[in-house]
Amino acid sequence: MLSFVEENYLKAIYHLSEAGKRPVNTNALAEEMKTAPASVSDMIKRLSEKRMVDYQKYRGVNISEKGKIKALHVIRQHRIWKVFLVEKLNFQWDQLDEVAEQLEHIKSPLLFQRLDEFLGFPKFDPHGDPIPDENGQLIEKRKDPIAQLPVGTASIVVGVNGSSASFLKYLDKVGISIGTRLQIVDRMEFDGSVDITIDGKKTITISPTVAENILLSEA
Amino acid sequence: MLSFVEENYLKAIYHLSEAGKRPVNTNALAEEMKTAPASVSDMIKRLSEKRMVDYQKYRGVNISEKGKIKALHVIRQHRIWKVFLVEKLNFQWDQLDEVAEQLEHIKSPLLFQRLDEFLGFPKFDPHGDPIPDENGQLIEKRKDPIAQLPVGTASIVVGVNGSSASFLKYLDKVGISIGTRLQIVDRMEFDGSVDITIDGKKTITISPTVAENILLSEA
DNA sequence: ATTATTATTTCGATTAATCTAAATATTTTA
DNA sequence: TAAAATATTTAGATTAATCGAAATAATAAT
Repeated sequence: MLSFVEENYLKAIYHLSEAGKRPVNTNALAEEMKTAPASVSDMIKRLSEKRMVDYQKYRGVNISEKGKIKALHVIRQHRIWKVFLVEKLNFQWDQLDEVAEQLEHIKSPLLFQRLDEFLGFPKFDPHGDPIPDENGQLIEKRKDPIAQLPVGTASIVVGVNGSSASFLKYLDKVGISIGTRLQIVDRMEFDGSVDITIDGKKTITISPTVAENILLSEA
Repeated sequence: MLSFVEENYLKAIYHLSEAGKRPVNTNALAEEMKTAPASVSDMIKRLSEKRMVDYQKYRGVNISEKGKIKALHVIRQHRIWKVFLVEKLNFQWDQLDEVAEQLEHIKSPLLFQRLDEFLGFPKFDPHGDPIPDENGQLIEKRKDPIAQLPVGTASIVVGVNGSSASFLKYLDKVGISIGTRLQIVDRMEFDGSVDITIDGKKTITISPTVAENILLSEA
């Protein structure tokens, strides 16, 4: 059984290694964990003894298969709680992580099974990130431009194509950013302009070009 | 800020002292906490330095006002979670405590505010125990016999009058125990017999005597 | 290819929580 | 009330997690 702290290290290693693609170095991990490099060395040694990571002195650390499964477990629980906090308790985006980081470490398979069911087996969290299944399988987040989604779709902005300053400025002006919840309410046949409702509040019309460049997750 | 362990000690001291009425001795606390008496001595010293308890060597420990408020806070959170687990996630009675004992230590006033609201500001937990308010005020649980409650009442069994073996055997047979949820569906005028539904499943008729001796909480 | 810089690890200490065994205090009992 | 029994505390160790400072390895620069 891993401690809270060990679980947090694994999560950080998983993220910093981009799901295990590259080794993680001590200083980066120390910064992520807001701790001293000396502490990281100690902890890595411990995680290595538990076969959660592969480690060679001075060579950085790689997450093991076992460690990856554990990390994805914690990530699953983190994201399920986020769905709960937003959908049931009306939390704002910026209040989420502090609480979810505590809740993610609760040990009870039954709780997560039931919570998952209560929430209708969500596949994505409120930020559009995919929720790994019980076996640690991660469905890659599909990103679809608004232009290709049907009227009625309600989803989360997970990215944009391109990054011209003027486009980002426009998005900022109308109040769209990563994580914003949009609903597609209408599409004009003659030119492909789209009416969207932003965060359930105001409705605006966007041009076909804009609709091509805002990506929603299939939530 | 208190640690999980300190919070658990305070809760145990609160309970064993019957809400602060009598001092708690080291061995009792050690048994409750499933730990060695020596560990209890150490911890009490620490809690005493933090002014959470009043302590004189060999004289047992008394919870302080400050400690009582903290303990009631944890108890509040424990009971709110229990309501959630039963009402929203359909937990059974025996699965409750293990999970609630983890959840009760989450630090987030906002979470509990919202959760309380989400659950409709419950005043009692699924066992019929009262939920202290944010200030640690505890409404004493009122125990009313079925015979004195109106038809339509749905509540929790919190106790019984007397304890004759045959009565308890009868209760066991029909499936009633502390914590059972009952609904009063009808009352015969001519003799005061009562029809009750047990745990929302089966409906039985009980005699006026039985109705006089099963106590429900006013939930 | 040395030297300088940066990254990492080791060493020795600290704090919280725990334990066993030994010492000490309190209570009970004869 | 003195001895026996019980309860409690102290002393000394242990484990997890942490740190600063010193030592060592790896990398970059001249």
